[in-house]
Amino acid sequence: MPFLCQIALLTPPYATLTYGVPEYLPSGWVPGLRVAVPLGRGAARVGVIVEAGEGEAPAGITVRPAIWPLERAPLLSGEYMAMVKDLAVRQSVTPGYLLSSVLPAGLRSTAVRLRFFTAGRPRVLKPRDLAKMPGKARADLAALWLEGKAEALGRAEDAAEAEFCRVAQDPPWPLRPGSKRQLRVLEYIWEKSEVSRRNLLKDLGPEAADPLKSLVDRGLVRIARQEEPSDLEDAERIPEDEAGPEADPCFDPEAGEFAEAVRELPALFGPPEPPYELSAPQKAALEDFRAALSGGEPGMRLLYGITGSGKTAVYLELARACLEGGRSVLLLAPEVALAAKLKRDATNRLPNADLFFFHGYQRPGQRERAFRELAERDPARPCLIVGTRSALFLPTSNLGLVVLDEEHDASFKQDEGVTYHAKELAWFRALRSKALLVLGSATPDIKTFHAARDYEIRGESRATGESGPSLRVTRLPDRVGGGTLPAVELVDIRTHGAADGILAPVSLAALRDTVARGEQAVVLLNRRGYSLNMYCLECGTVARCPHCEIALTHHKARERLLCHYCGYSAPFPTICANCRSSHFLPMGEGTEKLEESLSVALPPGSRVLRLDRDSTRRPGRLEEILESFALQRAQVLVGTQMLSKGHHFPNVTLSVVADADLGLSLPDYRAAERTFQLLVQSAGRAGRGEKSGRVLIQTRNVDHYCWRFVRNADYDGFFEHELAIRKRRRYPPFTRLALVRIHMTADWGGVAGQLSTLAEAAKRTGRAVNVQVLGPAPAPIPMLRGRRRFQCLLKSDGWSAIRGVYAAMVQAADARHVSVRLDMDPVSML
DNA sequence: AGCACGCCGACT
DNA sequence: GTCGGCGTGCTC
Repeated sequence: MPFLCQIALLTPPYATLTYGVPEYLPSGWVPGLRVAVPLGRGAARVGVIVEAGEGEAPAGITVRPAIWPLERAPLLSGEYMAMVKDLAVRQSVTPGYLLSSVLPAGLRSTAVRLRFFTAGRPRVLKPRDLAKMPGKARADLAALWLEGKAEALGRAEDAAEAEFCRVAQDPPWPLRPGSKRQLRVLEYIWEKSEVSRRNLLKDLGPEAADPLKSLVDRGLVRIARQEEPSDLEDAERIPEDEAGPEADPCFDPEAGEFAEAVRELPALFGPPEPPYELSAPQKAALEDFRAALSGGEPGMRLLYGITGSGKTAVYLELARACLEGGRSVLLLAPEVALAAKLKRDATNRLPNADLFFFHGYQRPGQRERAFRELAERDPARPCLIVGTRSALFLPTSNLGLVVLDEEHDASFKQDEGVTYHAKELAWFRALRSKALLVLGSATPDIKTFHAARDYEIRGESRATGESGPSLRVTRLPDRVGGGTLPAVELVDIRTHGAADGILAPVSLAALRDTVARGEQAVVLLNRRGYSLNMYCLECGTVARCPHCEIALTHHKARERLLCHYCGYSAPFPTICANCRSSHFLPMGEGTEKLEESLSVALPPGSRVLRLDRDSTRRPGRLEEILESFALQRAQVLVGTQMLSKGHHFPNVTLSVVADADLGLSLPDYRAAERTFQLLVQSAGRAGRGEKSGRVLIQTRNVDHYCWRFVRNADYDGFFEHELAIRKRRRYPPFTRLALVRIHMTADWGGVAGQLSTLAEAAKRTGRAVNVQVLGPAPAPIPMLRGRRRFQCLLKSDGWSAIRGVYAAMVQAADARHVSVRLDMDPVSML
């Protein structure tokens, strides 16, 4: 029998195909090796070996030999490949598709070269040329490769690809009204936050080169080299050239103040000065986890500690124990800003650890370097990896501990492309390397807590395995430093009209009082921008996104209307698409407007800062705003939910939630859970110092059960109540729930027919395998980026039945016009 | 993704 | 008559 390899292609068609080992190279290839393979008549593709050994070719297929390996030793370990295969089956995707969305771009690029060190100057060859060479010449090159006189080169980078553009100051930008092209370039970069010059030129065309150049000359755009650390890499460092007021005229008019702020930073963001002492509950938790760590069996723990109870200190001391035991640690936060904070804490407490920082917003070169370094690293040298969910796919060997901080956070779910939940993946990895998984939260996910409580109730007799992991809860009941929980009050805004502004008189009065007392307040409003809808005064039409049919939000500083879903933007003032009138009535308030109106409503001399995606787009801006507020240079901080997480401001005594109902009205069975979590987190912002705090919740839904529990920060009570509802309505954790997302090209004629075909297929298979099928129905966002969106809800006792129904739908779909995707346990139903 | 095959409009 | 438009389908 011949020696054959199953190779997963990392580019379309993402299939796993059978290849032989070329006769000029020794066989015995192993899984995890990247190779260049021929496909059709075209250029060579890159694939990863998933299976290798003696075998027969699939019937009717003439097996072609692969062309060349791209590494001397497999990049990915057997353990890693086992994880990929397993996960691919669970997510109903091919291993190639999974890998393509998980590997850094450079490792899946088709543009690879092989360099051979011959007698003269080195020869650089494309895989395709190698494949076409006469056998003799190839055999000679193979000999060179085997002697180590050859190497595979990644995609050659040119200057444009290694240069990254960022906007250097917030809008409005000082451009002449005629500078259309410059504005276009600025808007483009602003929307993307950071983009390589190559991609910019690709998307905007070569004619964007000149405007870009003048923007750079005028200092509005800054270009950094790929290898320079990005600001998130090194979040605490503030470049000197940004300290001057001219770099940022709208931020701080007084020169010199900034330098002072920089000097004060360590005290604000550093850890408590060592020697620090853990509290008794912290010590107890640590001891319990340490025992589990050295038990040599995979395990899972839930660290359930109220805000401010010192969970991070426990993670870091546990990480220390794990590293000292010779095993690596993965420390994950739901989003980059929190991960950066975790990284700072880790650097301070564990200064000697080999630390890797990894997240999805890094430049491709940096991601690739970290990936490669970890893949080639000696397993005997443990390291500490801090990052976001994508770090779970790093090829770390010898993992001893995985920590998910704020485990309830929705950002741990990836819901585009390959959908996965970091928690499940983390457990997967822990299981395979017999590691300990620690989940931490002040408001655990209902599902997590249910699993944990289930375990407590049934006792420890049950073994881990098929029926799911066992999970034990450890509680941290007290706030470190003894701050008291704030008083929570509801503000009824049912009688409050749209014209009155977003804050009720009670809330405004409370804000004024707080500021007058010299204390600080935060205001949470989960809508960014200035005005949410622009109504045409002539015909009443709302300005909408042409690709999504979503109402456009007015962003005043940018003088634009923006689609918050796809990023489409249009200049404002504009003319009505319906009646050509140019008079619009703004309706609804976002953070930008609230910031503006508060600056007027508060006592003179008070300052308001804003924290949302728009105000933090520039590098280092998030830190600047937080520092400025921590230094009490502003009295009120207005922001979206970004602001509810993890920050510590001792002087904040008032927290106002401007529209608490917003989350409750979402078409999602988890709406109440989300709202509860968000509000408890926000309440945690007030009264963390010595002064007592107050929380005002503005709502039109005064009787909602959620508030009763928020008021007393009663997680356990909320949990029982919510669980009863879930049980009655048959929602998770009492059933498995999946969402099939169906997207079709908007102008296609077969939409209706296709929908009934899909519905028929789903219902027929659903009946056979006992899966309840709801829909398909239009998605809550029925149109996005020019595609019609429908969805189908599947409920069942088991995932495999759900996969079966999904497979039937994929079969029935007309692949040319329709994409069908499976999202198991969706976090966002939009 | 590439790349070829295939079947209809404006050119030598 | 041919060149070439890009719709459709396949790649071990």
